[in-house]
Amino acid sequence: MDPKITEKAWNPELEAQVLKKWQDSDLYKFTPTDDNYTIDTPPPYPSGRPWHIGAAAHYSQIDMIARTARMNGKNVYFPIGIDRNGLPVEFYTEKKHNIRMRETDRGEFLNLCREALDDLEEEMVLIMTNLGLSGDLKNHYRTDSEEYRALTQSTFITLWKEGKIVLATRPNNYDWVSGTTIADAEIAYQDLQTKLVHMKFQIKDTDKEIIIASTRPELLCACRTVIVNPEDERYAPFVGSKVIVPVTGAEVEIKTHHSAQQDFGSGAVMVCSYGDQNDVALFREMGLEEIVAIGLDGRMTEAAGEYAGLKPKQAREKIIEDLEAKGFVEKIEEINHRTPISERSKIPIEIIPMEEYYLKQKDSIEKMRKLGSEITFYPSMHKQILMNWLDSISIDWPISRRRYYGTEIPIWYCASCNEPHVPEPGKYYQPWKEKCPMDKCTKCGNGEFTGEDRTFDTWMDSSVSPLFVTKYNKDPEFFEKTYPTSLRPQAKDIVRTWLYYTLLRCDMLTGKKPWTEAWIMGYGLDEKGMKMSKSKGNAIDPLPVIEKFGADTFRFWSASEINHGYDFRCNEQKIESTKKFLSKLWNVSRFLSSFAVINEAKPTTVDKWILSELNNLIKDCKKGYDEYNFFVPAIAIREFTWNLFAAHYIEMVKKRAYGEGFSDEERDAAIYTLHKVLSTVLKLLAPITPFITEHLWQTLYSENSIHKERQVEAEDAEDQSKLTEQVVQFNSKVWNEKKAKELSLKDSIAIEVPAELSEFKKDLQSMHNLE
RNA sequence: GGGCCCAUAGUCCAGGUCGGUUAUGACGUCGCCCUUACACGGCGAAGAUCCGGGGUUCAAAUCCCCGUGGGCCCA
Repeated sequence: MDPKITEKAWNPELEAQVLKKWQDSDLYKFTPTDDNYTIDTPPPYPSGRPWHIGAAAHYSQIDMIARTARMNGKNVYFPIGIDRNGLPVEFYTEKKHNIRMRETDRGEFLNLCREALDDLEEEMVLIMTNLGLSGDLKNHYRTDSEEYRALTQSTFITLWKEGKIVLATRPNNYDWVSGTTIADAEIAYQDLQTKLVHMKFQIKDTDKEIIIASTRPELLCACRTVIVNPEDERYAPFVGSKVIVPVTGAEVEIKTHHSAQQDFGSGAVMVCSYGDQNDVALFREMGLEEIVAIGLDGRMTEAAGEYAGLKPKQAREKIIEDLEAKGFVEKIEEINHRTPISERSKIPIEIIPMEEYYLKQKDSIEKMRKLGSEITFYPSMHKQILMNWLDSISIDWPISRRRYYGTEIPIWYCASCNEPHVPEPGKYYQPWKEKCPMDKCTKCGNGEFTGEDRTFDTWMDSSVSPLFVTKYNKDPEFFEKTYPTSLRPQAKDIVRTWLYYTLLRCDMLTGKKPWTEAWIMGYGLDEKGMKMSKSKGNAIDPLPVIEKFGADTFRFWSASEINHGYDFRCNEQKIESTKKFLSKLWNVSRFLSSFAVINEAKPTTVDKWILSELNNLIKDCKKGYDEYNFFVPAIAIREFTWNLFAAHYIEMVKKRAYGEGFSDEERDAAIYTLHKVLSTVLKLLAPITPFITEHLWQTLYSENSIHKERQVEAEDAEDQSKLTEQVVQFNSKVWNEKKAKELSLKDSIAIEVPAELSEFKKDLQSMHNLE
């Protein structure tokens, strides 16, 4: 029989044909039933080209989860969304058009952002399509759609009415470059070189001085107290005395506090509003009155006297000069200081008292801990990230942002008495340009309103993704069937943001946790193990890689190289070499395609041996698939297919399959076994490499899609793996001896088959042409 | 200062829970070989003081302790 497959190698161009077939047949259409498996897919953010290759790997693996679940008989709902709210697109647009957001008409600026997002989104959807994602790409949602933003706003209105939203003036992390408040979760730390200035503070009514070291001398004008450690004997006599602040001449009291470290600087610390988080805590604890030294423009305020109008860094330089000139400086050290910076704009943040909206979260921490403990994490070690975060939350969640491209906070203020009014939930509101839907102020009866012009933190949108995809407040029947969802897949760097905020918000709104499982993936690093980023220039564009080698190659690489939960390195050469395995699988299939499929036969001892190894493979794969760890099946399948099935079994039974020197019954047993093994391997591999397995399956075994098949189950068979080593060793011995004697592999040789392999003798003789 | 994770050939990775052969496999390198599926192949070779030190043990890559280096998080 002529082989059904003639091409000599797997050609990734075939993927396009397979893809078209899937699209035409609506293969992955979802209709909710009473038992569904819903994936709360992360909506990726199109922040600029290229899309991260690690992200492409991430989404490939999420697709493997969906396919694994389908083959386990689950009714899988795999929505796809694009996250489009937030700062990065604003920066991208400013740069692209060389404009400043605050100097551009708001409506016009939003349009430019939208256009940029459309372009970037298109490429992203193309990549996801070409990767073979089996999600609902045709109906992908956008977090900046009216529908989505209306949901975010309505959930806000609900929480507002329940009193969970508070307006408060609090010291806030402020990023003056972006002009916005940022949450603790958006702060990064960087070691920056800075001057530690040791200043002399005179103790009032004495000629004694105490030395205070600070990296922020420009905040002297906001100094309210000086603290020393209560156990620090050096300062014990001075506690309660007043000191005179250099330059300003203000008098402040020396107090004790345990947070003063005796071995840092001189052991005495000045407390100013606000140098760092500890200052914030001390002002609150000691009930000190704050002095606002830095304004929203990132410059020193009037309180700074002659330094007003300068940026903190300039003011620092100037005040150091003045301090030196007046003899207040004892010494200056250059130190590396761990500085809090804005994750987005990379500049040091300032802590400034501002009026912002907060979502109360501190009361919910215990509940979150409980819900967190009920969720199964894959891998389990990453649950710790959530728990650590819960331990360190110290303030409520600031949710208002002074930006443009985000969901508007739906509030109008009475123009007369300033009373805030929220509209009825259900619609999308833009208070900065729309008339207030209320006629009169509920408090004073006035009819004029001013719209709120701030937007939400983008996590306010992202944190309701499980509600959006399950049609919360929109289709009660659908919601009932699909919420809570089954699994949240995501990267480990946003556990404390996306995962935590989703848990918090969904519990507040529905009283149920949004999912029962969380699957956490590591970061994609470059070849040297550095985090990839556009600014470092080490980012790899996934699109050309996928075009060149094919999606299955990329997917198999991602499965076989990434041990689940750990960071992984991306190396194009490794991706390329992965393709060889697919060619191996292709050629095994090509060989088998010249034999008609036989559904029943009586396997020989040799056949039973490989079938028992196949059974072990099924068990190993199941272990990996059960934990959504594709590294395990990928490695096991490659090892089995290449180094056992192809290298030993196929070689052993080749003559038998051709019927040369064997009975028809023996021949049929070989052909039956060959097809049994290959068809099983294809199914085991289908979630990882959906294209090649589909093509081979349909060419060899069925008109139907392999992706409609159920995954194979292990049988209760005798384990014969102890024979494996002997087979491998014997074959190796023969090959070596032929080589040593400079014989061709076809030539005959006299080697005794060991007694343990007596039942393999006939196949081994025909394989090696043994005398 | 605290927490989590990691360290095995030029590179990536397995083994580690349960200590016991010659430490797994892949990529790359080198040599030989066209063999009725595959040269995108086959066979073979070289390449590892399993980060360092100490301990437990008849026996440690594996368990324990102390370091060192890296990544991430928090204060």
